[in-house]
This record gives sequence, C-alpha cells and structure tokens, in this order.
Amino acid sequence: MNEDQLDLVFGALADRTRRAILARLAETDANVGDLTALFTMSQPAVSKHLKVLEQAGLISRNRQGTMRLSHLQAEPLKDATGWLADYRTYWSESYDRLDQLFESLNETKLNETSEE
Amino acid sequence: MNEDQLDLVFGALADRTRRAILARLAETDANVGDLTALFTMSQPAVSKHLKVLEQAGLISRNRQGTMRLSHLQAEPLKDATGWLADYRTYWSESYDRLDQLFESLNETKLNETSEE
DNA sequence: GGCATCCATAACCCTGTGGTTATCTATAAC
DNA sequence: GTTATAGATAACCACAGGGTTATGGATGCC
Repeated sequence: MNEDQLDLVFGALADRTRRAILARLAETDANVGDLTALFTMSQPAVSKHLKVLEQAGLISRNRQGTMRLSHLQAEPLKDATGWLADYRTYWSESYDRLDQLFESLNETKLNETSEE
Repeated sequence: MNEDQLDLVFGALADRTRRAILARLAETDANVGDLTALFTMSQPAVSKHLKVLEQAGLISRNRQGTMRLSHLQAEPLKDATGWLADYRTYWSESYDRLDQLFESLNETKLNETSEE
C-alpha cells in the first residue's frame, strides 16, 4: 500500500460519520436512504461521505434497481493495520506481553468465525 | 478509545509528512531542526505537524536545553489497531487463512524483540 | 410517455488545514 | 546584559472538507 492510499484510507477513517457507515455496512449492504436514516444530516451529505469511502477503496457500490447498494471492502483496513503494526514494538512500554493484544484478537476472531 | 480520540489519531495519520515524522521518531527522539531537515518545508510547518501529533497523543515533548525533543508515544496506534481489528473478519474474503497476517506479524515481532 | 423514487451533482457557506514569511520567546554562552 | 540559536506564534493565503438547499438524472411502474 502506497502513501497515496494511506492518505485516503486514514483520511476516510478520520471522520466518525464515515466510521459509523462502515460499522453499519459490516452488518449488511445498505442503500443511501438506509444510511441517511442513521444520521441527522441530509442525503447529499451522506452521498459525499460515500464518495470519500469509495475513493479510499473501503466500499464498492452497485445498482440494485433504483437503489445503489454500498458494500464494505475491508481490504484497505487490513493494509492500514499492517502499517500500524510496524509500530507495535513501541507499544511494549506498557505491556509485559507484547502478544497480548494479538492473542486476544485471534481468540475473538475464532469465536466469530465459528458462528458462521 | 472514544470517537474524539479516533478522529484525532486517524486525522494525524492521514498526512504523509506526519507519518514520516513518526517513522523518524521510531528510531530516536529528535528536535524540530532534525525533523525540518528531513523535508523541503519550513520550520513552522513542521512545528504545526508536531502540534497535531501531540494533540493526538502520538508524541510527547520535553525541553532539552534550548531544544525540544519529540518522543514517539505509540499507545494510540495500539488503540487504533484495535479498532481496525474489529473488521478483520471481513478481510477473510481474500484469505483462506485469516491468521496469516497476524502470524507473520508476530514472527517479525519476535525477531525484532530478540535483537533488543 | 408520465410520474415517483432514489440518488448524484451543482452552487454555496463556513471552517479547518497545510503552507508561507515575519517576528517573538526562551534558553545558553559569553 | 548581549548575542546567538531553537522553536513557537502570528498573520496571511489558497484550497480542501463537511455541511446546506436546489436541482438534475436514472430507473421502475403505471
């Protein structure tokens, strides 16, 4: 992942509305009306956020009749995590066990995947 | 970590100059002059970036004589990683082995820590 | 075709951001 | 106290970002 992509992804994540949209799309795909109903802002505002997310590669969109469904594309989040993980050795100052976070993450993941 | 903090941290990371500053500080602490020398921009511009990083909790600063040393504070990166990790199940579409990334990360980490 | 619905786009406003130059403050050295 | 150096602050500029309202375009239905 290059610097331009990191700019776009971190920039997209730097807004709580867009993070909330991603959280919603983690449940199911949604159209613009669904997403607008989650917030107190106008539909064009939500459309703008969706454009930012799309340009960051965090969602894809396809027409479904008169609607456009947004679908979560989480791969850039993986890449961003990879970038952040380069600094994990510097978290160590406050952790005896560096693996603590990743271990707990993997445990949670196993639980989740076993539900699928 | 609350939404305000995530705004600040992801916002701070959304600029390649600031990411480069963090990468530099991962090596050693540095003063403003050191950091300014890395870029083609002016010293006040770098000072602004440092203020953004400081407000995000990503660096701390303390006087050392006439200089002010910046020091990497990586804990917010850990929290941001934790947030991103909530989406790791959605990376699975393109990976047979979900653990792949985290395993490779942990292996690298072990190598690094063994060098300390 | 005509109409309704879903959404995008345009135009605008205000504020924030990333940069500049100029200047001020703080510390150290003499 | 004077001077030099490190860095912060102020004032400014251009433009991006997040919001609005108004309007236009695409699709489905009658």
